[in-house]
Amino acid sequence: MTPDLTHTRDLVDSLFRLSAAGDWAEALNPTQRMALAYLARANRFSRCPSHVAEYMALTRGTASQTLKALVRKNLICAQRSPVDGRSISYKVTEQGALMMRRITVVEQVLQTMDTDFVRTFNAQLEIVLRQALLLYGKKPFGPCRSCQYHEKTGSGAHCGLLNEPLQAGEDQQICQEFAQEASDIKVAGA
Amino acid sequence: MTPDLTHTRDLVDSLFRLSAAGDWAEALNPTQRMALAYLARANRFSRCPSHVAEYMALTRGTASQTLKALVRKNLICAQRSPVDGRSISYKVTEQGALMMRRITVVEQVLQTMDTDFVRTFNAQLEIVLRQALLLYGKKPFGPCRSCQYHEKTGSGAHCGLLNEPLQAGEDQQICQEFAQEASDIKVAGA
DNA sequence: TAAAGTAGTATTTACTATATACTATTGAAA
DNA sequence: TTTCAATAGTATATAGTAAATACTACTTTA
Repeated sequence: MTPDLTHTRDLVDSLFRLSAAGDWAEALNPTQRMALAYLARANRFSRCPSHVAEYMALTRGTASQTLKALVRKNLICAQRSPVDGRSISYKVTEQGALMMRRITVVEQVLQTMDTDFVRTFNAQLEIVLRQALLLYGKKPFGPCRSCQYHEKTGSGAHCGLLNEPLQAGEDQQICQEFAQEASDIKVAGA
Repeated sequence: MTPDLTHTRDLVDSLFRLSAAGDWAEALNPTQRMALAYLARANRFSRCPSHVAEYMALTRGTASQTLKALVRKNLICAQRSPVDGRSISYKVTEQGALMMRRITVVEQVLQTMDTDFVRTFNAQLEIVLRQALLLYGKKPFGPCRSCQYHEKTGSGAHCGLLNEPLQAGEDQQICQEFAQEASDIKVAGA
């Protein structure tokens, strides 16, 4: 019997909706929460409205409005770029960081489950998402550490693309410039 | 290394958002699409606003508004219940059924993937969702066929809960009364 | 230095989403 | 059998997402 693809799609939707319904309990809605979570995990090269838009598959306009809502709630603050006069970068405030500590529905559910199960589930989601991004010509965002431009130096690390030294801990953050060599990508179903 | 639960949550979100972004291409938004998809797959006992609300983790008010939007677009039509004067049931029109034929992002991605992979992915999603519903005290919706009240008769099938004979094909539809005996439920990670 | 491109935003329109308050109907208990 | 609580659906107010469009300001490149 071939699996029912529509049913799988329904499951993804349901899981997200349940998660979204749980988010409303906080002072954030699901979109705001995800934008804030992204900013909290993105590195200093990846916190502009256009990066949020691309990560969340939104238009720049919508991302801009959502970020303004977060600013009004004092969860993030804007910083103009000293290099590029057009660019704005958002930084998570202490209040915002505090809000991100709260455990959400999906995390709560996964906590009750077997570690091996979660690991497998995670790997599967990653494969499906990567395939989806590929199919739709979207840019994958990933951790600095596993990027092809990440270079280990004597004292720390270095970004070979932006030609910038990396500060401690930055290698774990999400980078909008993330790139992987084709040979490093695991094939689905293998 | 224990898995990063937040990352798993991000993956679920990302997958949904990508899927949602694809939906906008149609004349529907993601919420409308999911409501329509539900109605297209629900049996005749399960097509009221309150069922849509419960399935989608919405308030009744929101579900009501979304259904009205679908009626305006001629994708569903309302039918008052002859039994209960308060109740309204929505039926998918031909135009609505036609729209549901269109393949969506997640389905398109899964089509490119290994059958075994999809089957496993599906099973894992089901386990996580069931656990989530359990944890939040929400009702699981499921196919009539695998419900504990489903009874095979000589000629066809029968619902032991509503005490109604089932028509051909109805056993594959989603029922809001769906219930499973505790012993039938697979335990996560087992 | 002019033209093309990029980054961000304001605005309009449509609609989701909650909360609250309401109507109509049903069911159960006094 | 009446009353009263519960249920089903909806209207409304408020906040904010989302796309589309059109715009400003700045940057790159030709």
